[in-house]
Amino acid sequence: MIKAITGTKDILPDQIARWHYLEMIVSYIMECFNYKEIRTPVFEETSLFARGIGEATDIVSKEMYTFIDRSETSVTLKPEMTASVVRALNEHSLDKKQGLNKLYYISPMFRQERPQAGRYRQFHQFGAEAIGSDNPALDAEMIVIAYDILKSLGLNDLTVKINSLGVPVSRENYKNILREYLTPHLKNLSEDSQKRFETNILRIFDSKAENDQKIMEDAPLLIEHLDDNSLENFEKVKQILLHAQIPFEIDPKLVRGLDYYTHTTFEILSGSVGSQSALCGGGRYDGLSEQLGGTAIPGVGFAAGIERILLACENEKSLDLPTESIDLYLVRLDKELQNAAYNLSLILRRNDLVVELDYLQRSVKAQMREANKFNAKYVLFIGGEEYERNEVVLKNMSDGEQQNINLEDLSTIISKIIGE
RNA sequence: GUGGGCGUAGCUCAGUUGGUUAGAGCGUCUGGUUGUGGCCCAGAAGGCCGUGGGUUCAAGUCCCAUCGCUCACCCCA
Repeated sequence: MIKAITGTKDILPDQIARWHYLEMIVSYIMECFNYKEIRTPVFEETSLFARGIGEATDIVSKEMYTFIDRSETSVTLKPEMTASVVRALNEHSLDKKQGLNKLYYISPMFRQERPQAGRYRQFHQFGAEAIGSDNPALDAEMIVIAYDILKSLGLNDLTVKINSLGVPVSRENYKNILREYLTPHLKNLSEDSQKRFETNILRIFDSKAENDQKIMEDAPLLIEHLDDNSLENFEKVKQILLHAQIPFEIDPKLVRGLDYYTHTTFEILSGSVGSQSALCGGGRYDGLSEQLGGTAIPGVGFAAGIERILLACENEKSLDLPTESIDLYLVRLDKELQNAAYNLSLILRRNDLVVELDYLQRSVKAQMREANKFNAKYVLFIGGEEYERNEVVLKNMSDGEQQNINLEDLSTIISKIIGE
């Protein structure tokens, strides 16, 4: 038997209500902030991600789903959304049509990593991008939106961490300072961090090795080497968050992995999902559009992992979804009435009732058991002497009361049930 | 790419120091008088014990390999 590819998951019917609910909350809150949905293809030319995310990052070097198609073009299943959105914006000159584009998305993403709790090869993210302004109010808005969505899903064990990466020049200067500090400690660092010293020195702050952490305690911090403008922006972001009553921590060691981030970066962590605790992350990416060969447009955005969020909801038992039910189950008393029963169900269904009936020619008892299993509000019996009199029997399943109804009056039961 | 844990019914799991026809709960199906659910009761179906090899008189149980799942590392949402 063929099974789903490693790291992919079927979302079965008993889970789908949770997904619908989350998607509903996301669109609702996004649209309150006047973000418009954008959908982009699941795959793009490989170079889009290679240039956008950064050639040296692990995502590009070993974690992308990349294929050569029949026209010898290298294509890649999108590992994240920002590069695609910026591409679409430039391609359709959305920035010429209005100064600021506020966009959101809910979409599958793909990364060829080893799966673990809250990490899959096909996973789903929602997120937002505000492109066309360097106003720090938008940096803060990203955090507000993300936080409000998570709160609306009933999550409580949340930590918001923010930091500023400043502008590329000051970051490069700072990297040199950090390099100077670390050089004498180099041989005491873990093997992984020695590699990071070459590839992505900032990430040594994230090292889980105890000794590395000790060394990094006294390391100079990026936030101490920001230019005045960056500090001022960061200050504004903090003020808005305070005003929005969003609890946050400044984490000078928070360094996002992707190359394109500038100024504000943030993460929202959950204490209830295991090792992969970041539910969402984002930040400002003022240089990205230009880096992709488009016009220079500042932007800010975030992305949130849906599987992780639903895992957190499950562990915190925070989603209180109503139990599902159907309006009416149509019970056939006589086997000969299959067609009549089906025709009747059709009328009811076309009048917006959620109706089920037996397709397996089962006994009345079995049909009733099924009606109960589906949580039917009403059962409609068709057959017997009532049917000969052109009547059907309607039973209220909560109090057991029954009444005969003439088929001519079917519209009254319909309105009665819908009217509840 | 690296390391740990685990693979027995649809699901969650028992299965003694290797020893007859592999079990339970839940779920499914059927019935418990003519045409009525939940609760209860009775019965039934459903297992190459992940796969392949080995040790043994004898393997679900021990050994090896392999595949899969899972958690963690790297990296990252």
